[in-house]
Amino acid sequence: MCSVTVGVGRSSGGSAPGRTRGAYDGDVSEQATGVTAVVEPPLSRAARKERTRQALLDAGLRLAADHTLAAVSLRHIAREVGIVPTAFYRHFDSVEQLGLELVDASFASLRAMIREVRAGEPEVNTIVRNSVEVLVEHVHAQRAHFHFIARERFGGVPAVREAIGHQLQLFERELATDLARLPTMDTWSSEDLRVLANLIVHAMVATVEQLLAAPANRPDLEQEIMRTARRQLQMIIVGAASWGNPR
Amino acid sequence: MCSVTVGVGRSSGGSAPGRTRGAYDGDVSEQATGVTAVVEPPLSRAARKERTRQALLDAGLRLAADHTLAAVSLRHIAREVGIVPTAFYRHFDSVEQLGLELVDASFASLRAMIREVRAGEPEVNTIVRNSVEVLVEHVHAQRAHFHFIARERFGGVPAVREAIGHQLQLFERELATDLARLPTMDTWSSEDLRVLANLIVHAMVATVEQLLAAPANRPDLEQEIMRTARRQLQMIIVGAASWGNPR
DNA sequence: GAGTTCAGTGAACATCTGTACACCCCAGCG
DNA sequence: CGCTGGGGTGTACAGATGTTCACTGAACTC
Repeated sequence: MCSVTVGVGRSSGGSAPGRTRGAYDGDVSEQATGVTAVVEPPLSRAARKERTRQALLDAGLRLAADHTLAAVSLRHIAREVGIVPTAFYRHFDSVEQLGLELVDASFASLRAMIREVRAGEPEVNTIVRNSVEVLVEHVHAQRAHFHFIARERFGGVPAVREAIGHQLQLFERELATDLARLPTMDTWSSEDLRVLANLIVHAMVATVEQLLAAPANRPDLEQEIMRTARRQLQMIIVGAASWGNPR
Repeated sequence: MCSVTVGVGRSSGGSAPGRTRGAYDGDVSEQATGVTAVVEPPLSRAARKERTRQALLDAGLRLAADHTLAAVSLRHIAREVGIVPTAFYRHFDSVEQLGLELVDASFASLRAMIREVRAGEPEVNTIVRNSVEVLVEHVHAQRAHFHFIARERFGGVPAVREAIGHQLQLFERELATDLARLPTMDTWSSEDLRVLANLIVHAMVATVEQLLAAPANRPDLEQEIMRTARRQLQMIIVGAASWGNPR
């Protein structure tokens, strides 16, 4: 009987929590098969806990991509990470709570994105070009996060749904104040700014959803989606400008 | 032991399949409690089958509203309808197949809607006003269907997801040919028409989603959403027109 | 170096799931 | 009239699920 075995995460994160006894493979206990011991750097207890916690979040994100969070079981996540189901409770009260944390993480990467756009020069055509480019770039880099938000936005877990809705609303408001700073719109009513921001946000959401739906091995499709998104933004902005401010 | 008992659907549809023996209440068999026999009109076998089938579809739609279709079990649906789980297979191979049928049903009501809009006169302001009004009206009348589409559009059942995506694409194409018939757009390239139709469809989808998210007892919120939707449509159309046709 | 903390284990539970199987009984057919 | 097709029933099973409980042993604290 080996004394130290190391659970290995199924994929990407590769983060495996420290294991001390046997391997867990379902309720039926089995002897741990002989496992090549991997030497790990001695980590502090807190660090190891954080590592497992992250592994759980990663696993949740990965599994939610396949089945919807509502259909992902606590046991499934635990199995994926390589810990016993009951150990899950050391980190989260429920899958739902884990989901809420995923919402936060996902929107954090989104905020990073908007900051990047905001940093550019305030010329309309550049903004359009930049925005779409940055968006696509971030969808690539944070595909899982965007995917999670898109799916759970109307998914089966009410608390998660509401959290996402709230974040999107914040987003919309921020965009509205950004728009107010543009030269052509400084005289607009806040109402009109809100309406415009709402339209833009939803057009971008739709673009993200189309990007996510496009198979990864079709760069032509992606180019097409980008072109469409640019034109739509142009239509919206040009329209808003020439329509002026009728109230 | 009573000879004829009648299962009663839990809610709306009220459609109950004919029952001949005992009541089913889980795997543990129980004697059917004395039930007041409800006199039913003698239906043909085919009619009774259709009735049960409809009851299953209704139950599926209702349950999917609470939990996402992927999280709804065959047993749950059967229980809701008042039949034994195994009887489900007499009507559908799986919950997924039932879901695909729900997609068809939902889009049928959507098509009815678009037909109504198309019937109106082709004047821009009237179109905008009409479209939004008809949309809201139909969301009220077919709330469950719209809800189903919104949720399952990115839900956990791949086949259902794809079916919905396909239907939306058809929609977009139809809208594009409609737009081509408008006086201001008869010279547009089909590419631009497609882009514009895409934008409009997604704006409307977003509107529906906002309507569905709004609590039913807040008519003021609904009015606000309608106003926003109208303005957005105006912005889009005005923008498209004044932007002209740069390619 | 002794004592405490706590992330992880493993067994047990009640309950739920999809599906196979044999049966039953009535409408609808000849 | 009797036969039969098929919507319905019950039973059964193997597997999955959330949660409880008592436990262990290495990392921390003093």
